[in-house]
Amino acid sequence: MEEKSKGGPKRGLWKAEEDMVLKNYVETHGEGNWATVSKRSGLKRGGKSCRLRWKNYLRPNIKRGEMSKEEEDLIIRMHNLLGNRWSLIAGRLPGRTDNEVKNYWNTHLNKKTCTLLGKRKSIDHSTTQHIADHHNNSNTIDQNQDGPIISSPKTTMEFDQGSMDLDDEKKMKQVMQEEEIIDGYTDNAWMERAVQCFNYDYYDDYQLGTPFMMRMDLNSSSLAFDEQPFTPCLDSFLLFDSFGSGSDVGTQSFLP
DNA sequence: AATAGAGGCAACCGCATATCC
DNA sequence: CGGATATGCGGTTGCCTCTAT
Repeated sequence: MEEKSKGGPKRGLWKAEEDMVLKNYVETHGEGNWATVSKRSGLKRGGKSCRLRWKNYLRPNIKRGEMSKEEEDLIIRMHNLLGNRWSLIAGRLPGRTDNEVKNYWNTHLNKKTCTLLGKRKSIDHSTTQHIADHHNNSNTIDQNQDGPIISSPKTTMEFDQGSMDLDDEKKMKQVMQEEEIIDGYTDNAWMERAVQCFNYDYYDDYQLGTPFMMRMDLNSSSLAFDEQPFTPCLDSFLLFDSFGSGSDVGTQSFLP
């Protein structure tokens, strides 16, 4: 990176002194107002550059060094679900930045997953679309003694009563009623709609070639998930229940 | 030892979105 | 409400380092 600073802001790699100035400045004045940071701190950098440097390298709790196996695994799964939504993926990895995740993907994982996938490089929604087309039904929601059941053209899903409270149930009902018809049934929209009420995340698994759900522990900085595959129903379907303690708490069953 | 090529990664760019006035 | 400005995000670039020849 050359430093073509003639008149404009300085560019290129950051020096230790610049880092120190920026760090001191932000610690004193707080984040934000990046456009004025250069003037007020004496740095000859643009606001964007300052923001990026702080965000990716200087702010507290940045984790450097090699990705753990768990982190790598999560990146792969999240990428399969979200695509190149690096900031979202990084949000699940404490101390990691979107830039780092992106670079790691591009340099390490992209090749790896391509190798694993062989021909199947992207999510194949054709199967679910086919099923949706075939059934062409709307979603329904019902209640039995064990808990509510959400029925879709693809699946019937039972939620154990113990796994959610009344608020969750209300919320789910409301959402599902509002979304009586999901647009075109593409991209597993129904499933995403359902799981969002329960703090589940929904993934396509690049290795199995199947979607699955994962319970995310939002309060934990760890990568807490516990994959216990249920019997797949429909060739493209597989759900994981992943309650950290007591994986038998939630039950899902599936009907074609 | 010198050089070329590949890989890794920090930083930049442009666009989208959010916020302010 | 609309324009201006700030911030966030993902794609891309290009420098640096490592490795093979």
